[in-house]
Amino acid sequence: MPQQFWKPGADKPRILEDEEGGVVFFAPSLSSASSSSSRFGYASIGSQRQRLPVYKYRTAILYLVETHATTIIVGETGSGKTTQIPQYLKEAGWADGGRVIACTQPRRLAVQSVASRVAEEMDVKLGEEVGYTIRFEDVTNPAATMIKFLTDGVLLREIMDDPLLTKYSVIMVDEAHERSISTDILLGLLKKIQRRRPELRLIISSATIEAKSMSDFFQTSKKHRGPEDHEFVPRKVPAVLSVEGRGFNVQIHYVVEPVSDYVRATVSTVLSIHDQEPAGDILVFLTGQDDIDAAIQLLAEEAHASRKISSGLIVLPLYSSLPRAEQDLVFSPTPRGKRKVVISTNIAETSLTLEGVVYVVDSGFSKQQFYNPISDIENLVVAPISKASARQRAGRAGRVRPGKCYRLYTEEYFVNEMSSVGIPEMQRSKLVSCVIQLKALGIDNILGFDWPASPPPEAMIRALEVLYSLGVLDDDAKLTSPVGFQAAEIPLDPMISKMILSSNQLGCSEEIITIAAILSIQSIWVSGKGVQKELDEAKLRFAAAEGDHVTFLNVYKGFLQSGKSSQWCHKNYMNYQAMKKVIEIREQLRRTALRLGIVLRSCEGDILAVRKAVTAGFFANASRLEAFSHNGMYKTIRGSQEVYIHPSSVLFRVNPKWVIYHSLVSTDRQYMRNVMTIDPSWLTEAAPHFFQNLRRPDPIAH
DNA sequence: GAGCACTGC
Repeated sequence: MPQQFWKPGADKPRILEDEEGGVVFFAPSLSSASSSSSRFGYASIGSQRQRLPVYKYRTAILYLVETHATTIIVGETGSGKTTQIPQYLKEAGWADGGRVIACTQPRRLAVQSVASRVAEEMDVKLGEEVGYTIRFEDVTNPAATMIKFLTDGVLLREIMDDPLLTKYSVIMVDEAHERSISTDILLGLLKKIQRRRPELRLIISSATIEAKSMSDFFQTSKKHRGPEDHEFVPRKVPAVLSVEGRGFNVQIHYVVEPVSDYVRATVSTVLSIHDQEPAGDILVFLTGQDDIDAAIQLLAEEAHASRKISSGLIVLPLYSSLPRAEQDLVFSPTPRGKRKVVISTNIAETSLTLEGVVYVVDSGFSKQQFYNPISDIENLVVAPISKASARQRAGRAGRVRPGKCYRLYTEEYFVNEMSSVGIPEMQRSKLVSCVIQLKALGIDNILGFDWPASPPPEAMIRALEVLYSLGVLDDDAKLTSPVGFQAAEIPLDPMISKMILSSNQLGCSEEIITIAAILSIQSIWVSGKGVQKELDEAKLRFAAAEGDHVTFLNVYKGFLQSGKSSQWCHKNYMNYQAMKKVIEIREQLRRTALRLGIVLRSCEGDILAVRKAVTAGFFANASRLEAFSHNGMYKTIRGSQEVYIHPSSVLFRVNPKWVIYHSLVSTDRQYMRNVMTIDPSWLTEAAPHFFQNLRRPDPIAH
């Protein structure tokens, strides 16, 4: 039976139906919220909790959650919704009887910090009543945990073991407006689960007002509206509640004329803020390392010419591949009389929060990934941001006091041309991992799945083809046994999973999980700008004639022999943080492999076995050097695309006749990253059907 | 002889 926290007759909240009839709005009543608080256990803790904007909606939220299957909460940052709503639910009894309240986040750091904050507010030990689960860490106690924070990816994995998520009474999906692939899959699955579990309550929390489309998605068909008035059946029409934030006012400034060079415009805006505005740090949003370095260079030139600038400005770059020590500089307090200027990528939009920022300069652009399912190529391109991103960026100026945001685009452009929300990641990505996950969850009709945003059918079909060629799906597009089910268990790209599974028979699983771990992070080397020659020399110390994959094995061996030393990494131009991540992922893969019955075995230097295992996963990425090519041009076997070995590969300029690659990066040319030599006979050995079906006659003649 | 927005399992 649902909780009875609200007594009819006492402070009944007011409900406003909107014109379209579907959406319910709430007008908060301050007196009802404060008078009811003493009924619950934790009210004494805090005036601090009661000062949060979300507090006056406490009664309203609990009422809506009780009476509606889905409640959509639109709240700006600082409203307190993430930390408070799970506590309200617990206080109202939603965690009674061994049930659990879940709250998902897109990022691990957010999960950890929100969980420890809530544990502190409730005065309990983290990992008991309040716990969290992220990829490498499970800080929960199944016998005691009532409120559990987790990444949406982890909750997706939990659905594999418990398809109806039976232990949860309420699931709150936070930051749903970000529309990451895992959030979207999760929303689609939760809608299905809800049909089987009418008592399950969902809270979808989003920062943007695009609640209508989310509401439409969760609205089940109208013909079921009959029993809604019944006391204990939740309404199927989602409720929508809007909670204001607690940020300070941010004044928006637009340029009068469109700018042609946003790096130069950035620099002159920073200089005029420094010249005319009172103290306060500046946060600049540019697109990537190149832009950021260029802007810093220009500012350094200006500083050279002006004493005021050189003595007053501290200019710092910020992007994810920046070494940790340099990243940490942006968090150091600004000395008196100085002004900090942080020039950042999108990392400062959501992932990192800088205190003390009063001015934001927004270029209006960011780098975004796009996927073309026809050519099967992923592209990273500079693209205009959405209004939602622009608002998020501006909000970064109003955390400590009223601020200003300088947009390097016109108001006319913002109002009339900028799209309101970005394209969901689902619609601009490869879907191979997504499709295998849905298959593992028993979703047979992938093309008919009810998504919050449908991906292009071509991308789905492409993913199905890849999975079929890997032997993960059979002719009926069902997971094969055991390979398909095992591959779905491994939390990596299915091509890597297949490589790991094949290493079992080939007796080289120890080596292959090392390669898998290294391939699944961005790069193990330090960023090469300025130290290119030294980096190339360092690479040569580990280089293997067979290519990058075998080189990785040499690197990993060296790292272990050094005792996992950070100095050793530094000396060899290797990224220590990246190597620590490799160790972590490798350990997870080792445990997963053992669970799947893979025997962990080293091939003791039999590199042939390693290369065959890599080929078993990546045969579809084979390419051949064009005869008479003098510039290293290759053609892919599958699509006859013109490709080149990336200059970062140890095989650059070596140009062996047959190679397979891990991925393509596309700039002015298509470059193959992480390349390994093969014998073409291994291709037909690994995937006979795949190569027979190619249209090109006799593609792999010697 | 070139480039890596950001997450996540």
